[in-house]
Amino acid sequence: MGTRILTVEDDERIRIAVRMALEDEGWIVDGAASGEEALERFGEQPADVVLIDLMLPGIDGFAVCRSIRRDSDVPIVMVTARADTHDVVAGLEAGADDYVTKPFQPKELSARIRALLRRARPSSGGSATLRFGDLEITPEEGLVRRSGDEVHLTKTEFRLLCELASMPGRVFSREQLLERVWGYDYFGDGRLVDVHVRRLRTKVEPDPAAPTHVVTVRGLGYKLQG
Amino acid sequence: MGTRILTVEDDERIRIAVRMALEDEGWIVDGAASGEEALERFGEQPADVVLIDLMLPGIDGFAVCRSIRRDSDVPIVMVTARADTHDVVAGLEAGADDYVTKPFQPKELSARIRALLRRARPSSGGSATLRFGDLEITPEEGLVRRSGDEVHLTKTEFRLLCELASMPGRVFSREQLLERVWGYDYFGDGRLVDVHVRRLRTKVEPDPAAPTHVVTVRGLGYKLQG
DNA sequence: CTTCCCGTTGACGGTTCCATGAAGGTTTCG
DNA sequence: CGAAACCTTCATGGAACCGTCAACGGGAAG
Repeated sequence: MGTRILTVEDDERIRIAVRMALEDEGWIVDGAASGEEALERFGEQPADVVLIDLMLPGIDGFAVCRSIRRDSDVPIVMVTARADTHDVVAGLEAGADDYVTKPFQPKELSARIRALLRRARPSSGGSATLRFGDLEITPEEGLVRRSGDEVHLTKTEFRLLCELASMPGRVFSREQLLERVWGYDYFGDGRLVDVHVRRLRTKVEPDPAAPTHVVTVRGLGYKLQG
Repeated sequence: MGTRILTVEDDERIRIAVRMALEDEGWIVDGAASGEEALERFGEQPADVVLIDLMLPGIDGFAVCRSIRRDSDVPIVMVTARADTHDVVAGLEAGADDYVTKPFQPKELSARIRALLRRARPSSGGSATLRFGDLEITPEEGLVRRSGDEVHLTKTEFRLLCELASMPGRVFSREQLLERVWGYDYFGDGRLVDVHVRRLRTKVEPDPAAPTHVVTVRGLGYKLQG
């Protein structure tokens, strides 16, 4: 659900400063120190916004921008010390959406990123529907289908299923599930997970007495098997 | 099919200079000398991009920006002498897409406008009539039919429906709807969305008690299903 | 076989969330 | 200037959901 931002910047001090400013906005920040690293990171997991410094070791910011723009519509902001009009124009022509010159105020950077996010196409990349046997999980629609039929899950049930589906086959202990679905600061009945697993099974499993998807591993916890 | 640009600027010399620079790019430029005139012009014939000076006689640039943004997704650029970070943030929060400070190079302004046009939604082209079951939505004329009969919707109701229809099946949270239908700077009662959804349902749904189109997803928001 | 442990099941109070009706304020139009 | 349409806020009732508890049952170890 969080907005992910990839910053490409070789100066570590600036990178850290930018990271802190952006994390204050509630965004998830990923950092790369070179153009090569940036392209690699972006290939693995596309971000929602990319910040690129022009002056980079190896391939420069223009090339990184063009390369990313070849594959994606992601909003791109150039962040650089070169304020020359010619550079600004070149950056924008290379596919960047905005061009900010150092030194810049973090507040202004955040505001410009917000403006870009506002206009960005909402569905650029995210919604892969997970699939397990006859189960289809669509996070964006808050919806699960079993062999085509829609199944209504509550918020907690849905998050529980998503958590299990994030690493299929892996066994999650009750503590892990409590921590990741309910929150780090939860203290309460240990049976809580069981109850929700039960409710989840009545909706997801053809025969709740003989679970085929949400399987219990005695003494350890639960797992989702594909 | 020329691109039309509306510039709002009270200083005639700058207005003429800007006009010449933009016409060099092959764009059609329309000028307004005050906020009132700008809103009037824009109401008559919407432009593809709007340039707004902050310092205007009468209503100021922020208000013009918000007013236009209430009705349209047109790209907006603030052009002003005030370079203070606070003003930049305020301008972007008011709904502007970019903020350029005087003195600026015409080349840079053109490049930024091109970047915005690149990303702008294909508003003029495309959208014929959307269809969901027995519902027909015609965004251009602001018209909705249910099984052939015209249904009169309020402006807000219509924008709400269009927003939901822009991504059928996807769940929109109340925050998202407030942001995209009402405005970026809206702070108020969260129940506001509920009320409009209700009124929308009484007009659009055969049986408002059992909605078939505008469906509520408890804990998440609303969605439109086909 | 017995016992203990752990997961399952059903039910219940408290809470959150949504629908509904109505009232007050604002804008629009005659 | 007045009326109508519309937007926004508030209060209330009800339904869905969550977390807890206690009893039940089945597997594992001795």
